[in-house]
Amino acid sequence: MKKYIDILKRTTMFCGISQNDIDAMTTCLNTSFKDFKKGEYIFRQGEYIDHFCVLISGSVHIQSDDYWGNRSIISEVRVAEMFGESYAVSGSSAVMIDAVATSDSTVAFFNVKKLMTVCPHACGFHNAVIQNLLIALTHKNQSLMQKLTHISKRTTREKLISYLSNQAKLFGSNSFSIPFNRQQLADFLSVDRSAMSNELCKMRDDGLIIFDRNNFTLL
Amino acid sequence: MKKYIDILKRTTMFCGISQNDIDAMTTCLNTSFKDFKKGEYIFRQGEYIDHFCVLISGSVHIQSDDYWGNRSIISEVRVAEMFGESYAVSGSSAVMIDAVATSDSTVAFFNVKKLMTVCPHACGFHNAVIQNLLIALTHKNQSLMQKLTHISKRTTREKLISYLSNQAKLFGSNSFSIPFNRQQLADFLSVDRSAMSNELCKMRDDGLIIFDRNNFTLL
DNA sequence: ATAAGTCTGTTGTTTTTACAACAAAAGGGA
DNA sequence: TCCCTTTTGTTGTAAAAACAACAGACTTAT
Repeated sequence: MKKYIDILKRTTMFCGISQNDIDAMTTCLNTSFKDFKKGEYIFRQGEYIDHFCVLISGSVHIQSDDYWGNRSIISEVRVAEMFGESYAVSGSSAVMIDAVATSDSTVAFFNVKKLMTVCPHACGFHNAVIQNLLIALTHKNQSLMQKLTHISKRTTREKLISYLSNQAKLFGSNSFSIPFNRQQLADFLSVDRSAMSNELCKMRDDGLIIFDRNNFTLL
Repeated sequence: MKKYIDILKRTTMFCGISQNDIDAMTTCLNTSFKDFKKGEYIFRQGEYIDHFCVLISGSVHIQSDDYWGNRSIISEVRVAEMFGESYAVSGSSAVMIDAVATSDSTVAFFNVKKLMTVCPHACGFHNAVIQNLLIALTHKNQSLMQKLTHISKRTTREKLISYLSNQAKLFGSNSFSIPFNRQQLADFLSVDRSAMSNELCKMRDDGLIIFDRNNFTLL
């Protein structure tokens, strides 16, 4: 538990909460920690969950495979970020996406009902955490909308420009690395990998970008 | 004010709040109401807002026009639904979408700072509303993800099937009407209108659906 | 070090979409 | 009612993407 505190302190949901209160919270919310090997699922489409998750280490993809096996990567979860909360809070609806570890990972699980109901120990920080959760959710909403603006673009080149320039902005530099390989980037932008690879090279030939593996520079 | 109470009672954010408390809330949160003509903007990309909005009557589209004038309709707001809250809560970031009235509408504005800070009158319902807001946001998140699954589909036909079958599910019947005309549906699904219109007719010829204007039936 | 597996780039073909232009149908005032 | 505007359907062409197949580079494990 102790070794996870440093990560939890960095999360939006525990922003402004003292280390002691975070400690109290983890017992109050029945917090558990679990390790996942690369490729293992944290939860799957169709399941019902009543805990929300925070990524302690590793990396996780939120994705969805359709009937024909086409994969769509909805978002990439980074360390200290939360996931699964939408389904945990409204616990009555089945999860419609998969959460899969893309590298060996550790995940913290928090009981959302215990958070939302009045604490018998009258923990004063419940409300603070709920407010933080609210803020975290608005950020999530914004990044979902951001993603929508990327894949709403009509051509692969426009999608790439939209995504890459957004990454540059987030990274604060025109040189940055992305958390996807080519197949994953294609699944994220909802395009064909080889066509996208082809388009990336054309953009390089046109003098728009340079890249090497996951490292990109916008020119 | 009185005439709006019936709508406010139906919103997720005031779910379980008594009418008297809603009354108190509207004064406590500096609530204002404003009318918009069809085509008028409630807010625009680039603005900063510190109030979140609830649609009292009419209809509103959340949309984004890019540099080249391509319109993307992100979502359709219905009466009693909330919008703009993501930007109001994290008030420091500029709005990156437009909210436009698609018919004559009335909108309620709530001051989000007053909601989030401790009320000098110690309104007991602040926390209840914040919890409701949390739930509303998770629903919103889910519908954004739902929309992502639609437009992640590769072909226009798949996008239409994904959207229409979801509408049928929401409506609880294989006959339903949609809140978009053809151009709006195309902007929502990020495809070309004429190509989509063409595909709809092919689907009808293939015996998948029948339709008349906005009324659809899945076969 | 080597072999097996993965990732990336490349090419040609087929399918699909975007675009443009127009006709028909529906709706809204004067 | 008639005219004007908006909406929807239709068609042909050009552009783009999906798909399939493969070669070379890079990783990883033994």
